[in-house]
Amino acid sequence: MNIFYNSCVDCTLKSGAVSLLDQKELCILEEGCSKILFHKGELIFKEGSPAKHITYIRDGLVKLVKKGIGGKDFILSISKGGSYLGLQNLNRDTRDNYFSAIAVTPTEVCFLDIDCFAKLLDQNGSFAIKVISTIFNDEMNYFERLVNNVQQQLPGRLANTLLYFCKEVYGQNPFNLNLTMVEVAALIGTSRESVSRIFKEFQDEGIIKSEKKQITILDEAKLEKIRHKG
Amino acid sequence: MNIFYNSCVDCTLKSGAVSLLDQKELCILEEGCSKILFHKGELIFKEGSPAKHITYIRDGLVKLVKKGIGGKDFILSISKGGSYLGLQNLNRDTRDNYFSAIAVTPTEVCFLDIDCFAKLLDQNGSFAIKVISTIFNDEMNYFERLVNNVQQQLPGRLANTLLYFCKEVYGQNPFNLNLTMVEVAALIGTSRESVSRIFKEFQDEGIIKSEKKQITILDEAKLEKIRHKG
DNA sequence: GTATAAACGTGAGATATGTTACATTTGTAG
DNA sequence: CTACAAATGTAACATATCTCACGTTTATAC
Repeated sequence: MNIFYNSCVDCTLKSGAVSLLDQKELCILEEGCSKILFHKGELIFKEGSPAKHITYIRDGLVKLVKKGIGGKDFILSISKGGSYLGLQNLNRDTRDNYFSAIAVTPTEVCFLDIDCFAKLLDQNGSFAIKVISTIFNDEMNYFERLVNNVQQQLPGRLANTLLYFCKEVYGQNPFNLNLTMVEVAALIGTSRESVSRIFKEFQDEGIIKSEKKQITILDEAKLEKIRHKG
Repeated sequence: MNIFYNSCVDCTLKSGAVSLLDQKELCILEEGCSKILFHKGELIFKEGSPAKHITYIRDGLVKLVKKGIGGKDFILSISKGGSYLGLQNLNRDTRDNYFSAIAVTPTEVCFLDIDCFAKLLDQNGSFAIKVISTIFNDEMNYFERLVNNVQQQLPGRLANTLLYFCKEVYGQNPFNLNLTMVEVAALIGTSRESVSRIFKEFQDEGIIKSEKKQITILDEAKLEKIRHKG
């Protein structure tokens, strides 16, 4: 884990919201900002621990994990560069992390002091609106997943997930899933064995090709069809 | 459906966020505010239609419904007085309602013009922070539901739902569910028949009593136990 | 009150998924 | 390279839930 002391003013990877801030406001942000590098598998923050920061993912993939019944993990989402984590903690009543964040690939994040961040929201309404917008982009994903996980069967959920990773996360066709079968299972709420079975089905039917962790979607139309009820 | 022209300044049912506004700001709000009464079953706004308002529930119960695959309804949540609906639409990219809102009981709402609302967020950062807080209270409910719906079996999900209504929604023990079996099914993602069966089981085991729509939780401990994996 | 539709209860059979168990492959540290 | 741990593939069986089917009850409209 490497720590850099950096300057928000000169930062070249500003989020859409932060780019609305002026020089003086960036200095406020900078006061409570530290940039840190995490290796694959490292814990960025842990569910239940007190939250003092908003976490901005500069680059990399992060899984957000919440413990369910019997301590069984559920992956709320896979977040990529440009996302804010822990905005929930702006709510003064709940200052504990609601989920854990774990690096799935090497990941660079900024920890932004929560009080500095709140100060900026208070001062700059346009900034606040932009932040609210990004919150809702995420929220809609949760809605989708809620509905899909409940209404779809496993093949549909897996098809969904594969298309999501291909289109939204990586934006390229042969792509590296970066997740183990156990993680995929925790993502769509099933068992490792079932994921394995359906993966095999998809391969047998020539819908996908999968060697090592490299996945190629061969028949996107068919995958879309399964997703819409197959 | 009755329309009243009212004054936000004199309103006696202000939300926590709105009570942070001063006289002048309330006048801005009032400009784009109309109070409307809906009967049970009436549609407040419809999924997919253009959104021009933030909806504030003054009083009553509202179900938020989203169409899933095959047009099958899923109830995202049951919202009660004091909630804002459609804050998603503050995001300028998505100005269509993401779900339908339907009155479950007689309901009184205020429609707040979205541009007026945005103007207030822009002007008053404390207001913005308060609004963000309420957003996340909701969001955490969605997280819970996402995890529970995926990891729990039907008895657990139903137990959850009953306890939620008893504690969070009505805050009293013999309570009126106000939902049909079909609606409960859409809420926990199953079929009407399955809900019916589990209801019966709960009654046979003396956990709940149910006459007409009136429900009494007789053995809360047992219900809690089922919820935590029964 | 009567008619009609909506909501509900319940059984039998079909099926998707969970569970258990074990063999095999892959990754990793030394 | 070796040894050990982690991840994976796969089969057989158990089970929760869905689906279909039909009869009954309850609400609603006229």
